[in-house]
Amino acid sequence: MSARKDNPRSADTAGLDFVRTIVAEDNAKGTYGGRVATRFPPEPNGFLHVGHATAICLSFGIAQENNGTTNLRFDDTNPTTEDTSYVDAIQKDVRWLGFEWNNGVLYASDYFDRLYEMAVQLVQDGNAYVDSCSEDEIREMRGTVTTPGVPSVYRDRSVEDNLDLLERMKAGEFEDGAHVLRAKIDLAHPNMKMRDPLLYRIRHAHHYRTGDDWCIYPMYDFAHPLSDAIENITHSLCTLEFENNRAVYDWLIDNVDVGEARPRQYEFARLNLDYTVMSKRKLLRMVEEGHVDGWDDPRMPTISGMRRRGITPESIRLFCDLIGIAKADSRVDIGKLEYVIREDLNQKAPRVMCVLDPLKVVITNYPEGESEELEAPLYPHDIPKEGSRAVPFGRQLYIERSDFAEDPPKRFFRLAPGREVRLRYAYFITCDEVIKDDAGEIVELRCTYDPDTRGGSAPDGRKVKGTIHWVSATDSVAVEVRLYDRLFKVANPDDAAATSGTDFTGFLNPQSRVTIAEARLEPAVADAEPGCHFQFERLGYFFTDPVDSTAGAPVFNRVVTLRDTWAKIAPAKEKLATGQAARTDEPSAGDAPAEQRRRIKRSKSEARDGIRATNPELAQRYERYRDELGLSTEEADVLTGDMSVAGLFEDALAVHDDAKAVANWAVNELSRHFDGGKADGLQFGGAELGALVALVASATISRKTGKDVLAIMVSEGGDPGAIVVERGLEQVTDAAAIEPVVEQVIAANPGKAEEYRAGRTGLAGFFVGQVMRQTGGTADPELIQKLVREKLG
RNA sequence: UGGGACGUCGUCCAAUAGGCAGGACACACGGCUCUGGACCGUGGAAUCGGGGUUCGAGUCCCUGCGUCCCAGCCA
Repeated sequence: MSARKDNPRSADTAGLDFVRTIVAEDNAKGTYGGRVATRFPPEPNGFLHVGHATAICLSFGIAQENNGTTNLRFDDTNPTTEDTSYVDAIQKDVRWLGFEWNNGVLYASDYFDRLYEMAVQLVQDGNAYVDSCSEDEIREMRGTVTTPGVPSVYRDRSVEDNLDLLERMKAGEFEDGAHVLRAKIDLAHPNMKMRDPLLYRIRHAHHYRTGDDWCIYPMYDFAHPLSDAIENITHSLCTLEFENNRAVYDWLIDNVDVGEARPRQYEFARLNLDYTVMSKRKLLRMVEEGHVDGWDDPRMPTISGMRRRGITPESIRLFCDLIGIAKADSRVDIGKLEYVIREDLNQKAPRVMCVLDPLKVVITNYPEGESEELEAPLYPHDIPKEGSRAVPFGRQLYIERSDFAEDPPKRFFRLAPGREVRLRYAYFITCDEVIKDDAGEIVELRCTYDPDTRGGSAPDGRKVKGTIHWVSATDSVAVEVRLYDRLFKVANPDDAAATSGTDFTGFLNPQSRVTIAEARLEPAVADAEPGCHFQFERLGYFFTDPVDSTAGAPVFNRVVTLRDTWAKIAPAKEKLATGQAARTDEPSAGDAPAEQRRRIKRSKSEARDGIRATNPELAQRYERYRDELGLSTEEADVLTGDMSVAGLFEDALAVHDDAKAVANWAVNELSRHFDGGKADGLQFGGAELGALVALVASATISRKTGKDVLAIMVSEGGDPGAIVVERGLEQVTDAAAIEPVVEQVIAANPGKAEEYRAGRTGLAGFFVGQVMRQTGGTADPELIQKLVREKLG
């Protein structure tokens, strides 16, 4: 009925991201016969980071959802930076994230022979040539973004010469840089990537896999699309900065014999995360300059760093789902990462108690030399897991220094002189006396406990506002705890560096790691294995460091703090105690002398102005349309940018002599379908457009139907009158026919009707839309609106 | 600047080919609680600006502004 059915978007794509939408449409259309083959193509010259995780989740995820395949292909075309250790690390990271690739591990370097043959073919077809200019000359002659490049004197070498030279390049007859192989495309192309891109360069270097077999290596622009084709990839997903490279990608697929393969490249926005940096180059510097301990430093946004910190693969995948995928540059709030980590670990991590900054407490009414064991559950009531451990209690305890205040601020529920609090899973205690040293520093609290509150509740029903964690002074063990915090003290280190003209390393957070040498841990988990998660109650989630923990001496990494609503209320000062840096405000970028650069980019209108300046016929029509036909300057402008458009317009006028109406349709509805500003690619002519406008003008069809009919004309051609008759699209203007539909829609949506009557008149659009839908767009919307108002008014 | 892309709550992502601007995080308030956790409830909060087309525009047309990418023999 409507054009919808003929629409390529026949798949249900609601809510899908744009890549999944494309894949669903391809499946619906049968572009690849329902096959989905993606690939993840890291270069083995560094470690994977969270940004890669989003790419991995996307490419592997889409394949999984569509019963497709994903290849892991190392893009190892640059022998000077790549190394086998990275190959191993990357595989480990991908697997750890929970993905398994198809077809074994693949390498671009495995295709070197075939790629070379393809290069030979390009040369034979006259599509590539050997350029013997120096690197500087090539750069010089490439031009700039505003000026075209110029061909090198070698551009027109004969096929024979090129073949000979290429062969000798391969044979190792030349020094590095003596020659390069370039695609022969267009030195004046507005897209810099298309100015005869380099295909091969000479590099007498040892490749970690092919050894010294080759001394010429393919460039990314050449190797990537053709590797995709060799593997018969369908959807090749990469980040936005490769948008310009897509032209080269498509050019190669078109100009090299790749059989049936028709891989297509799609680009999505790369991830930026607050308080960290994400470029491999910068991460490498962090490692090499010793700002962190290595690629797997728990502060690094690398997969290995996150793994060592204790972030689970489930959280990372959840994170990727949470932030989604789109084409807009974005910067994700670090809070989202913290959220997914808590979400996951809340369910998994057993609870134990650890005191990071111990303050001694003596229970004066507890018998000297005695102790007892209390049973404490490992999980809270709302986590469906069983288990408990024994916690020793005695006369001497430690509590968190920040859980005591001599002079408590408002809403401080913890311990203070004369106040009673609950020791988690144990007894109520009351603080009687504060002991200080000569310097006035609090060194000990003397408290009394209420023996009747064993287990944490009072038989007399009295309540305490605060519960604090604690450990036995005599039975707890000293452990090393590392408190990790954001790596940088500003949200956007790159931006801060740029606006201040300094290096990004100047914004490192000196508190990103605070090591506590002797925290006090309850004995039950004193010999925790490496690689285990715990929640230290009231503090956060911790993970036994898999590298530095030794048997019987675990080292704990703080993965993330607990959400802390008290921290928001409390004065920001004492946060150092928990290593949580106060959120530093960013240096305002507004002070920078913002360069007011005038933009002289030509608008479409200006382009058409230029065309009319050299085409008197169009210029004359512009005047005539505006002055004699009474069109607005905007309409006259759009219609006179090309003869095919002006011709179409006038042909339409010959059928339906209402310039204003025809212009309206041509400009607002049809112009978007003009190909390159020309109307001659259309499957119909001006006469059909005129006929369509006439149908609408005579109220034979509604304007909405008119648009549907136009859509059909655009996709299949045809005569509007015939389309209307064929599909029964005549407009219904009879109130008696529409009224029952209106009533039915109102009856079907009593709640909405109520809201409308209550004043939410914006719902009129909803009711009109519903009726339009029910009538297949044939009802007169103005009439519907009138009826809706009457019925609900 | 030539070309390519992108602008929706503070943040990230939606809105079925024009028809109720929605979700999550964050935030605020309240409830519950032996973790100031978790959980539950409530609330504020956005279509970059200006014109136009339409009964109706985030979505279509014109225009202005802003941001990102490209001038490696890196990927």
